[in-house]
Amino acid sequence: MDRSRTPYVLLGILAIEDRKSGYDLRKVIESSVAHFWGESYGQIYPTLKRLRSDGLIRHDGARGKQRRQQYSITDAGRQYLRKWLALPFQNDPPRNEFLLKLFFGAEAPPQVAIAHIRELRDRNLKALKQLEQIGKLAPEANAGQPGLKYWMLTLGLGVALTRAGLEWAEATLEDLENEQVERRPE
Amino acid sequence: MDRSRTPYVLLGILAIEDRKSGYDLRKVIESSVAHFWGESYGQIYPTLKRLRSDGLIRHDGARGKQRRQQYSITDAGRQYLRKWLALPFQNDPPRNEFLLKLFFGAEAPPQVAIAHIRELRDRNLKALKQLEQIGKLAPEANAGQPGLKYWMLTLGLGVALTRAGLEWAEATLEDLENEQVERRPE
DNA sequence: CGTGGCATGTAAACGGTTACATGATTTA
DNA sequence: TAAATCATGTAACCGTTTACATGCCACG
Repeated sequence: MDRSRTPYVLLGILAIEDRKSGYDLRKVIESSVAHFWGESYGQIYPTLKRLRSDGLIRHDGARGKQRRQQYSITDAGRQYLRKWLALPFQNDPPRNEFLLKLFFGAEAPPQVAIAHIRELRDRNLKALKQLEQIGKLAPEANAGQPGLKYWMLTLGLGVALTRAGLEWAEATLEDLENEQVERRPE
Repeated sequence: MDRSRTPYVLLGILAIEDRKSGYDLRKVIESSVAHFWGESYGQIYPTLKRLRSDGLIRHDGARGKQRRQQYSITDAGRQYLRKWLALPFQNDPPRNEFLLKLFFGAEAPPQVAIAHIRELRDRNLKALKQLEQIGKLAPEANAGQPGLKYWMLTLGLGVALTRAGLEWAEATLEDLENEQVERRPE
Protein backbone atom coordinates (compact mmCIF):
# COMPACT_ATOMS: atom_id res chain seq x y z
CA MET A 1 0.00 0.00 0.00
CA ASP A 2 2.65 2.43 -1.06
CA ARG A 3 1.62 3.99 -4.31
CA SER A 4 -2.11 3.83 -3.80
CA ARG A 5 -3.76 7.21 -3.80
CA THR A 6 -6.86 6.05 -2.01
CA PRO A 7 -5.56 7.44 1.31
CA TYR A 8 -5.16 10.90 -0.22
CA VAL A 9 -8.62 10.90 -1.74
CA LEU A 10 -10.17 10.04 1.59
CA LEU A 11 -8.04 12.56 3.45
CA GLY A 12 -8.83 15.18 0.85
CA ILE A 13 -12.54 14.77 1.30
CA LEU A 14 -12.30 14.69 5.07
CA ALA A 15 -10.25 17.88 4.85
CA ILE A 16 -13.22 19.53 3.18
CA GLU A 17 -15.85 18.14 5.50
CA ASP A 18 -15.44 16.17 8.70
CA ARG A 19 -17.36 13.32 10.23
CA LYS A 20 -17.85 11.05 7.27
CA SER A 21 -18.27 7.29 7.11
CA GLY A 22 -16.94 4.92 4.47
CA TYR A 23 -20.37 4.93 2.92
CA ASP A 24 -20.47 8.73 2.96
CA LEU A 25 -17.05 8.98 1.37
CA ARG A 26 -18.10 6.71 -1.46
CA LYS A 27 -21.15 8.88 -2.11
CA VAL A 28 -19.10 12.07 -2.08
CA ILE A 29 -16.62 10.57 -4.52
CA GLU A 30 -19.42 9.52 -6.86
CA SER A 31 -20.91 12.98 -6.83
CA SER A 32 -17.73 15.02 -7.11
CA VAL A 33 -14.52 13.52 -8.49
CA ALA A 34 -16.11 10.55 -10.23
CA HIS A 35 -15.33 12.00 -13.65
CA PHE A 36 -11.62 11.62 -13.06
CA TRP A 37 -11.29 9.32 -10.05
CA GLY A 38 -13.05 6.35 -8.51
CA GLU A 39 -12.81 4.23 -5.40
CA SER A 40 -14.56 1.02 -4.39
CA TYR A 41 -15.61 -0.11 -0.94
CA GLY A 42 -12.96 -2.79 -1.16
CA GLN A 43 -10.41 0.00 -1.09
CA ILE A 44 -12.18 2.45 1.16
CA TYR A 45 -12.83 0.38 4.26
CA PRO A 46 -9.38 -1.17 4.64
CA THR A 47 -7.79 2.21 3.93
CA LEU A 48 -9.87 3.87 6.64
CA LYS A 49 -8.64 1.27 9.07
CA ARG A 50 -5.06 1.90 8.14
CA LEU A 51 -5.38 5.69 8.18
CA ARG A 52 -6.80 5.44 11.66
CA SER A 53 -4.08 3.22 12.99
CA ASP A 54 -1.56 5.60 11.46
CA GLY A 55 -3.14 8.50 13.28
CA LEU A 56 -4.07 10.36 10.11
CA ILE A 57 -7.77 10.22 10.85
CA ARG A 58 -9.67 9.76 14.07
CA HIS A 59 -12.82 7.82 14.83
CA ASP A 60 -15.60 9.93 16.34
CA GLY A 61 -17.96 7.07 17.13
CA ALA A 62 -21.23 6.20 15.46
CA ARG A 63 -23.86 8.77 14.58
CA GLY A 64 -27.13 8.46 16.51
CA LYS A 65 -28.31 4.94 17.00
CA GLN A 66 -27.11 3.92 13.59
CA ARG A 67 -24.05 1.88 12.92
CA ARG A 68 -22.72 4.50 10.57
CA GLN A 69 -19.21 5.39 11.67
CA GLN A 70 -17.74 8.86 11.68
CA TYR A 71 -14.17 9.75 10.85
CA SER A 72 -12.39 13.07 10.91
CA ILE A 73 -8.99 14.17 9.71
CA THR A 74 -6.25 14.85 12.25
CA ASP A 75 -3.52 17.48 12.10
CA ALA A 76 -1.08 14.77 11.09
CA GLY A 77 -3.48 13.77 8.35
CA ARG A 78 -3.68 17.32 7.02
CA GLN A 79 0.08 17.53 6.99
CA TYR A 80 0.33 14.20 5.19
CA LEU A 81 -2.16 15.38 2.59
CA ARG A 82 -0.40 18.69 2.01
CA LYS A 83 2.91 16.98 1.54
CA TRP A 84 1.43 14.80 -1.16
CA LEU A 85 -0.31 17.73 -2.83
CA ALA A 86 3.00 19.53 -3.27
CA LEU A 87 4.60 16.53 -5.00
CA PRO A 88 4.62 16.48 -8.83
CA PHE A 89 1.56 14.73 -10.25
CA GLN A 90 2.08 11.55 -12.19
CA ASN A 91 0.57 10.73 -15.54
CA ASP A 92 -1.33 7.54 -14.90
CA PRO A 93 -0.83 4.68 -17.36
CA PRO A 94 -2.76 5.61 -20.49
CA ARG A 95 -5.76 3.39 -21.19
CA ASN A 96 -8.17 4.53 -23.84
CA GLU A 97 -10.00 1.69 -25.46
CA PHE A 98 -11.76 3.97 -27.91
CA LEU A 99 -8.46 5.16 -29.36
CA LEU A 100 -7.17 1.60 -29.40
CA LYS A 101 -10.12 0.38 -31.45
CA LEU A 102 -9.91 3.39 -33.72
CA PHE A 103 -6.22 2.74 -34.29
CA PHE A 104 -6.98 -0.79 -35.47
CA GLY A 105 -9.99 0.41 -37.44
CA ALA A 106 -8.69 -0.78 -40.79
CA GLU A 107 -9.11 -4.36 -39.67
CA ALA A 108 -12.91 -4.01 -39.62
CA PRO A 109 -15.57 -2.59 -41.94
CA PRO A 110 -15.77 1.24 -41.90
CA GLN A 111 -19.16 1.26 -40.18
CA VAL A 112 -17.52 -0.21 -37.09
CA ALA A 113 -15.29 2.81 -36.55
CA ILE A 114 -18.11 5.17 -37.46
CA ALA A 115 -20.36 3.56 -34.87
CA HIS A 116 -17.67 3.98 -32.23
CA ILE A 117 -17.21 7.63 -33.10
CA ARG A 118 -20.96 8.19 -32.87
CA GLU A 119 -20.94 6.56 -29.49
CA LEU A 120 -18.06 8.77 -28.41
CA ARG A 121 -19.96 11.83 -29.58
CA ASP A 122 -23.04 10.76 -27.63
CA ARG A 123 -21.12 10.03 -24.46
CA ASN A 124 -19.26 13.32 -24.64
CA LEU A 125 -22.42 15.26 -25.31
CA LYS A 126 -24.08 13.69 -22.32
CA ALA A 127 -21.05 14.33 -20.13
CA LEU A 128 -20.82 17.91 -21.33
CA LYS A 129 -24.42 18.63 -20.43
CA GLN A 130 -23.83 17.11 -17.02
CA LEU A 131 -20.70 19.16 -16.41
CA GLU A 132 -22.36 22.36 -17.56
CA GLN A 133 -25.27 21.68 -15.25
CA ILE A 134 -22.85 21.25 -12.36
CA GLY A 135 -21.15 24.46 -13.40
CA LYS A 136 -24.44 26.32 -13.12
CA LEU A 137 -25.46 24.97 -9.74
CA ALA A 138 -22.12 24.63 -7.98
CA PRO A 139 -21.42 28.29 -7.21
CA GLU A 140 -24.65 28.78 -5.26
CA ALA A 141 -24.69 25.33 -3.74
CA ASN A 142 -21.15 25.81 -2.42
CA ALA A 143 -21.11 29.54 -1.74
CA GLY A 144 -18.45 30.44 0.78
CA GLN A 145 -16.60 27.12 0.51
CA PRO A 146 -12.87 27.77 0.22
CA GLY A 147 -12.52 24.91 -2.25
CA LEU A 148 -15.07 26.30 -4.70
CA LYS A 149 -12.48 28.09 -6.79
CA TYR A 150 -10.54 24.89 -7.35
CA TRP A 151 -13.63 22.84 -8.00
CA MET A 152 -14.58 25.25 -10.73
CA LEU A 153 -11.11 25.04 -12.24
CA THR A 154 -11.35 21.26 -12.24
CA LEU A 155 -14.71 21.49 -13.88
CA GLY A 156 -13.35 23.92 -16.43
CA LEU A 157 -10.72 21.50 -17.66
CA GLY A 158 -13.30 18.74 -17.76
CA VAL A 159 -15.54 20.88 -19.92
CA ALA A 160 -12.67 21.88 -22.21
CA LEU A 161 -11.57 18.29 -22.79
CA THR A 162 -15.07 16.96 -23.23
CA ARG A 163 -15.94 19.70 -25.67
CA ALA A 164 -12.76 19.08 -27.65
CA GLY A 165 -13.61 15.39 -27.90
CA LEU A 166 -17.16 16.20 -28.92
CA GLU A 167 -16.09 18.62 -31.62
CA TRP A 168 -13.55 16.17 -32.97
CA ALA A 169 -16.21 13.48 -33.14
CA GLU A 170 -18.69 15.72 -34.93
CA ALA A 171 -16.18 16.96 -37.48
CA THR A 172 -14.79 13.49 -38.07
CA LEU A 173 -18.23 11.97 -38.52
CA GLU A 174 -19.07 14.56 -41.12
CA ASP A 175 -15.89 13.78 -43.02
CA LEU A 176 -16.43 10.04 -42.88
CA GLU A 177 -20.08 10.23 -43.87
CA ASN A 178 -19.30 12.42 -46.84
CA GLU A 179 -16.68 9.92 -47.85
CA GLN A 180 -19.12 7.05 -47.62
CA VAL A 181 -21.60 8.91 -49.81
CA GLU A 182 -19.00 9.76 -52.43
CA ARG A 183 -18.01 6.13 -52.74
CA ARG A 184 -21.59 5.02 -53.27
CA PRO A 185 -23.17 7.74 -55.39
CA GLU A 186 -26.78 6.58 -55.18
CA MET B 1 -7.27 -13.43 -18.34
CA ASP B 2 -10.72 -12.50 -19.45
CA ARG B 3 -10.98 -8.75 -19.61
CA SER B 4 -7.38 -8.05 -20.42
CA ARG B 5 -6.94 -6.28 -23.69
CA THR B 6 -3.33 -7.27 -24.13
CA PRO B 7 -4.30 -10.08 -26.52
CA TYR B 8 -6.11 -7.62 -28.78
CA VAL B 9 -3.25 -5.17 -28.84
CA LEU B 10 -0.84 -7.88 -29.89
CA LEU B 11 -3.24 -9.28 -32.46
CA GLY B 12 -3.92 -5.80 -33.76
CA ILE B 13 -0.25 -5.14 -34.38
CA LEU B 14 0.32 -8.55 -35.93
CA ALA B 15 -2.66 -7.86 -38.18
CA ILE B 16 -0.80 -4.82 -39.50
CA GLU B 17 2.55 -6.50 -39.85
CA ASP B 18 3.49 -10.14 -39.48
CA ARG B 19 6.52 -11.90 -38.07
CA LYS B 20 7.09 -9.99 -34.90
CA SER B 21 8.67 -11.10 -31.63
CA GLY B 22 7.68 -10.07 -28.11
CA TYR B 23 10.51 -7.61 -28.17
CA ASP B 24 9.37 -6.21 -31.51
CA LEU B 25 5.81 -5.87 -30.30
CA ARG B 26 6.93 -3.87 -27.32
CA LYS B 27 8.89 -1.53 -29.53
CA VAL B 28 5.98 -1.06 -31.91
CA ILE B 29 3.66 -0.27 -29.00
CA GLU B 30 6.10 2.30 -27.64
CA SER B 31 6.35 4.01 -30.98
CA SER B 32 2.69 3.98 -31.97
CA VAL B 33 -0.05 3.59 -29.38
CA ALA B 34 2.02 4.56 -26.35
CA HIS B 35 0.13 7.81 -25.92
CA PHE B 36 -3.05 5.95 -25.08
CA TRP B 37 -1.97 2.39 -24.35
CA GLY B 38 0.94 0.52 -22.81
CA GLU B 39 2.06 -3.05 -22.28
CA SER B 40 4.94 -4.53 -20.31
CA TYR B 41 6.98 -7.62 -21.06
CA GLY B 42 5.39 -9.24 -18.07
CA GLN B 43 2.13 -9.12 -19.98
CA ILE B 44 3.40 -9.62 -23.50
CA TYR B 45 5.33 -12.88 -23.21
CA PRO B 46 2.74 -14.89 -21.30
CA THR B 47 0.02 -13.55 -23.59
CA LEU B 48 1.95 -14.64 -26.69
CA LYS B 49 2.16 -18.12 -25.22
CA ARG B 50 -1.54 -18.23 -24.62
CA LEU B 51 -2.46 -16.79 -28.00
CA ARG B 52 -0.36 -19.43 -29.62
CA SER B 53 -1.86 -22.31 -27.70
CA ASP B 54 -5.29 -20.92 -28.58
CA GLY B 55 -4.39 -20.92 -32.25
CA LEU B 56 -4.81 -17.17 -32.66
CA ILE B 57 -1.19 -16.68 -33.62
CA ARG B 58 1.37 -19.05 -35.05
CA HIS B 59 5.07 -19.40 -34.36
CA ASP B 60 7.25 -19.04 -37.43
CA GLY B 61 10.53 -20.00 -35.78
CA ALA B 62 13.49 -17.81 -34.98
CA ARG B 63 14.90 -15.29 -37.40
CA GLY B 64 18.39 -16.02 -38.72
CA LYS B 65 20.80 -17.27 -36.15
CA GLN B 66 19.26 -15.04 -33.52
CA ARG B 67 17.02 -16.23 -30.78
CA ARG B 68 14.42 -13.66 -31.71
CA GLN B 69 11.13 -15.44 -32.21
CA GLN B 70 8.62 -14.66 -34.93
CA TYR B 71 4.87 -14.78 -34.57
CA SER B 72 2.15 -14.20 -37.11
CA ILE B 73 -1.60 -13.84 -36.82
CA THR B 74 -3.82 -16.72 -37.98
CA ASP B 75 -7.23 -16.51 -39.62
CA ALA B 76 -8.79 -17.41 -36.31
CA GLY B 77 -6.81 -14.60 -34.74
CA ARG B 78 -8.08 -12.09 -37.28
CA GLN B 79 -11.62 -13.19 -36.66
CA TYR B 80 -11.13 -12.91 -32.91
CA LEU B 81 -9.76 -9.41 -33.31
CA ARG B 82 -12.59 -8.27 -35.58
CA LYS B 83 -15.19 -9.57 -33.18
CA TRP B 84 -13.67 -7.50 -30.39
CA LEU B 85 -13.36 -4.41 -32.58
CA ALA B 86 -17.10 -4.45 -33.25
CA LEU B 87 -17.95 -4.55 -29.54
CA PRO B 88 -18.74 -1.24 -27.80
CA PHE B 89 -15.66 0.33 -26.29
CA GLN B 90 -15.50 0.75 -22.55
CA ASN B 91 -14.54 3.85 -20.67
CA ASP B 92 -11.62 2.75 -18.59
CA PRO B 93 -11.65 3.69 -14.91
CA PRO B 94 -10.81 7.39 -14.74
CA ARG B 95 -7.47 8.15 -13.13
CA ASN B 96 -6.18 11.67 -13.44
CA GLU B 97 -3.91 12.66 -10.61
CA PHE B 98 -3.56 16.19 -11.88
CA LEU B 99 -7.28 16.81 -11.59
CA LEU B 100 -7.31 15.14 -8.21
CA LYS B 101 -4.63 17.44 -6.84
CA LEU B 102 -6.28 20.44 -8.42
CA PHE B 103 -9.59 19.50 -6.85
CA PHE B 104 -7.99 19.50 -3.39
CA GLY B 105 -6.01 22.63 -4.20
CA ALA B 106 -7.53 24.72 -1.41
CA GLU B 107 -5.74 22.56 1.14
CA ALA B 108 -2.34 23.88 0.02
CA PRO B 109 -0.84 27.30 -0.74
CA PRO B 110 -1.90 28.72 -4.13
CA GLN B 111 1.59 28.32 -5.62
CA VAL B 112 1.20 24.56 -5.37
CA ALA B 113 -1.74 24.47 -7.77
CA ILE B 114 -0.07 27.03 -10.01
CA ALA B 115 3.05 24.92 -10.23
CA HIS B 116 0.99 21.88 -11.20
CA ILE B 117 -0.81 23.83 -13.91
CA ARG B 118 2.52 25.06 -15.27
CA GLU B 119 3.75 21.50 -15.34
CA LEU B 120 0.60 20.41 -17.14
CA ARG B 121 1.10 23.17 -19.69
CA ASP B 122 4.69 22.09 -20.27
CA ARG B 123 3.83 18.42 -20.63
CA ASN B 124 1.00 19.17 -23.03
CA LEU B 125 3.13 21.50 -25.08
CA LYS B 126 5.80 18.85 -25.38
CA ALA B 127 3.26 16.19 -26.28
CA LEU B 128 1.62 18.47 -28.81
CA LYS B 129 4.88 19.12 -30.59
CA GLN B 130 5.56 15.39 -30.66
CA LEU B 131 2.14 14.59 -32.06
CA GLU B 132 2.39 17.29 -34.68
CA GLN B 133 5.77 15.98 -35.72
CA ILE B 134 4.29 12.52 -36.13
CA GLY B 135 1.46 14.04 -38.12
CA LYS B 136 3.93 15.54 -40.53
CA LEU B 137 6.03 12.42 -41.06
CA ALA B 138 3.42 9.69 -40.86
CA PRO B 139 1.74 10.11 -44.26
CA GLU B 140 4.96 9.64 -46.20
CA ALA B 141 6.45 7.06 -43.88
CA ASN B 142 3.30 4.94 -44.15
CA ALA B 143 2.18 5.70 -47.67
CA GLY B 144 -0.03 2.95 -49.03
CA GLN B 145 -0.71 1.39 -45.65
CA PRO B 146 -4.42 0.65 -45.29
CA GLY B 147 -4.32 1.66 -41.64
CA LEU B 148 -2.95 5.12 -42.30
CA LYS B 149 -6.36 6.78 -42.40
CA TYR B 150 -7.23 5.46 -38.95
CA TRP B 151 -3.82 6.28 -37.52
CA MET B 152 -4.32 9.86 -38.60
CA LEU B 153 -7.75 9.96 -37.04
CA THR B 154 -6.31 8.67 -33.79
CA LEU B 155 -3.61 11.27 -33.98
CA GLY B 156 -6.20 13.95 -34.68
CA LEU B 157 -8.08 13.28 -31.47
CA GLY B 158 -4.84 13.20 -29.55
CA VAL B 159 -3.93 16.59 -30.94
CA ALA B 160 -7.36 18.02 -30.20
CA LEU B 161 -7.33 16.86 -26.59
CA THR B 162 -3.76 17.90 -25.96
CA ARG B 163 -4.37 21.32 -27.45
CA ALA B 164 -7.51 21.78 -25.37
CA GLY B 165 -5.58 20.94 -22.23
CA LEU B 166 -2.78 23.27 -23.22
CA GLU B 167 -5.11 26.17 -23.91
CA TRP B 168 -6.94 25.61 -20.67
CA ALA B 169 -3.64 25.67 -18.80
CA GLU B 170 -2.46 28.86 -20.46
CA ALA B 171 -5.72 30.71 -19.90
CA THR B 172 -5.99 29.52 -16.31
CA LEU B 173 -2.43 30.46 -15.52
CA GLU B 174 -3.03 33.96 -16.78
CA ASP B 175 -6.10 34.30 -14.59
CA LEU B 176 -4.36 32.99 -11.51
CA GLU B 177 -1.25 35.08 -11.98
CA ASN B 178 -3.32 38.25 -12.41
CA GLU B 179 -5.14 37.34 -9.24
CA GLN B 180 -1.90 36.88 -7.35
CA VAL B 181 -0.69 40.29 -8.49
CA GLU B 182 -3.91 42.03 -7.54
CA ARG B 183 -3.73 40.64 -4.04
CA ARG B 184 -0.17 41.87 -3.54
CA PRO B 185 -0.04 45.24 -5.28
CA GLU B 186 3.70 45.86 -4.97
C1' DC C 1 -43.45 -9.55 10.61
C1' DG C 2 -41.18 -9.29 6.35
C1' DT C 3 -38.82 -6.96 2.91
C1' DG C 4 -35.78 -3.81 0.93
C1' DG C 5 -32.32 -0.65 1.34
C1' DC C 6 -28.49 1.00 4.48
C1' DA C 7 -23.86 0.14 5.97
C1' DT C 8 -19.71 -2.34 6.95
C1' DG C 9 -16.62 -5.45 5.84
C1' DT C 10 -13.70 -9.32 3.63
C1' DA C 11 -11.80 -13.07 0.49
C1' DA C 12 -10.66 -14.19 -3.87
C1' DA C 13 -9.50 -13.17 -8.26
C1' DC C 14 -7.56 -10.27 -11.69
C1' DG C 15 -4.73 -7.37 -14.53
C1' DG C 16 -0.62 -5.31 -14.42
C1' DT C 17 4.17 -3.69 -13.13
C1' DT C 18 8.60 -4.47 -11.29
C1' DA C 19 12.60 -6.75 -10.42
C1' DC C 20 15.32 -10.21 -11.38
C1' DA C 21 17.62 -14.11 -13.86
C1' DT C 22 19.66 -15.84 -17.88
C1' DG C 23 21.88 -16.39 -22.09
C1' DA C 24 22.95 -14.67 -26.75
C1' DT C 25 24.81 -11.32 -29.74
C1' DT C 26 27.18 -7.23 -30.98
C1' DT C 27 30.67 -3.81 -30.41
C1' DA C 28 34.93 -1.89 -28.61
C1' DT D 1 38.01 -10.74 -24.33
C1' DA D 2 35.19 -7.39 -21.90
C1' DA D 3 31.27 -4.58 -21.82
C1' DA D 4 26.98 -3.35 -23.52
C1' DT D 5 22.77 -4.35 -25.22
C1' DC D 6 19.46 -7.61 -27.23
C1' DA D 7 15.90 -10.81 -26.08
C1' DT D 8 13.14 -13.98 -23.45
C1' DG D 9 11.09 -15.22 -19.55
C1' DT D 10 9.24 -15.59 -14.66
C1' DA D 11 8.11 -14.80 -9.64
C1' DA D 12 6.64 -11.72 -6.46
C1' DC D 13 4.13 -8.07 -5.41
C1' DC D 14 0.60 -4.41 -5.78
C1' DG D 15 -3.62 -1.96 -6.30
C1' DT D 16 -8.16 -2.71 -7.43
C1' DT D 17 -12.62 -4.80 -8.47
C1' DT D 18 -16.02 -8.17 -7.67
C1' DA D 19 -18.77 -11.04 -5.19
C1' DC D 20 -20.31 -12.32 -1.19
C1' DA D 21 -21.58 -12.30 3.86
C1' DT D 22 -23.65 -10.05 7.57
C1' DG D 23 -26.48 -7.38 10.45
C1' DC D 24 -29.18 -3.13 11.09
C1' DC D 25 -33.00 -0.25 10.42
C1' DA D 26 -37.18 1.86 8.37
C1' DC D 27 -41.43 1.10 6.43
C1' DG D 28 -45.47 -1.37 4.57
